[in-house]
Amino acid sequence: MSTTAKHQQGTPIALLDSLEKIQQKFEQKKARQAQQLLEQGYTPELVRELEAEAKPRDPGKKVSPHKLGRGATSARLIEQAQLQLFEGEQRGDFKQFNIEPNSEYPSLLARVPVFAPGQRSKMAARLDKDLAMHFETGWGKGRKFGPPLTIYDEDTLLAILGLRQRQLVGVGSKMPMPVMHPGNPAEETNVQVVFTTIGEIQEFLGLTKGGSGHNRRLASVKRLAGVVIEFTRASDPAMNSVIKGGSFSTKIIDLVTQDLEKESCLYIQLPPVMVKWLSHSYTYIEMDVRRHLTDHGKAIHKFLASQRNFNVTIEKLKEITGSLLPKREFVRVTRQTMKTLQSIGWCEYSIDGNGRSKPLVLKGSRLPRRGASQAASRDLAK
DNA sequence: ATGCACACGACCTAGTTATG
DNA sequence: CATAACTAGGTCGTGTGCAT
Repeated sequence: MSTTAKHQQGTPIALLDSLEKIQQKFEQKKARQAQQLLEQGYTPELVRELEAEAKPRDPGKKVSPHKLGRGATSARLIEQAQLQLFEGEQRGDFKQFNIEPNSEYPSLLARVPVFAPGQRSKMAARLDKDLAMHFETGWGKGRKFGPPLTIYDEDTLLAILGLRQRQLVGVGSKMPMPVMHPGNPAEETNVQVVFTTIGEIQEFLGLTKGGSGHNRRLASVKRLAGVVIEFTRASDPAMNSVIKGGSFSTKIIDLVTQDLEKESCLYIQLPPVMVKWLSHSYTYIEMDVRRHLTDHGKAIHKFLASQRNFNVTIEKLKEITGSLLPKREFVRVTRQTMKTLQSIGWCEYSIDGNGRSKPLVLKGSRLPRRGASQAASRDLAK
């Protein structure tokens, strides 16, 4: 983006062409998004509101010359990476256009315990003989390879998703991080890219940039990049065209950045399957709501957010969230979470049953978003 | 040389989870 | 159920590359 502005005076027509393309894709994507939201039960009014909120990030901020301090390192690296993209585009490796992230999160990931609440060290107990974590819920079945992931890592992912900037379209092998089209290697594919810094991720999550949080967050990004998810079953219409022989696997993010210790700039690429999910099969996770919750709360909220009305046994909810708590404790945190969610106007609910003859069942429905955001901002204000 | 703006380690606290 | 053990996340001070 910044590169666009910078190169506009005195530069190739091709660039101006691509700007036009960017604009067109913008509008298409917007329309599609609006449609999705309507289908998910948002009112037209709220859809407009969400659109208004989804402003592109301020492009000039990072690289305006007079603001360069020590952060110049990051800013410069980001600029370089962006320049590379333009060169790639000029060479015809791929086409690119800007995107407006809007808190989308893959629905399938919200319904499967890939990110679990609790301590990472306790999660090794779940590994099978291939050192993979098996999962199975009503929505999907498969395994996760790589380091255990917690809700903390999910926050990292949400921030990365919220900060993504561009979509690249082209042959997989020519992308900054070469990928394979999940169905047909010869076909054009889509990836999305993010240039960011650890500080920016922290800021997105409402945290300060200082402290040991910095190192932990970087470690978290690395973990995300080290994970591969394999699905052997997935009830997800968006994946029908991709799944061959019933199974597929994907990384969550690719880390293009080489020298993480020396350079604080992260250059991240989202693989084709993620892009597919994010544009065709996503759940809207409001960070304002999420910020009020504990880790278990976040896990529960993410699942409930993927459904308009919910009706699920506490037992199933525990499986879906991947909680390691004893059932008794899980019930307690669920009650606590639901109380919070209701108090900020996100949903109404009831928990029926006695846990013995009749299982505990959580029922309820999301409330219109307006209430939630108002309550949330009210809470934040005080 | 100086100050800016960020990077990052040391240390502290509050809140969460594990344990006896 | 009480309490120990952890963890997230904060503050503060120092380090450092860059623009001025």
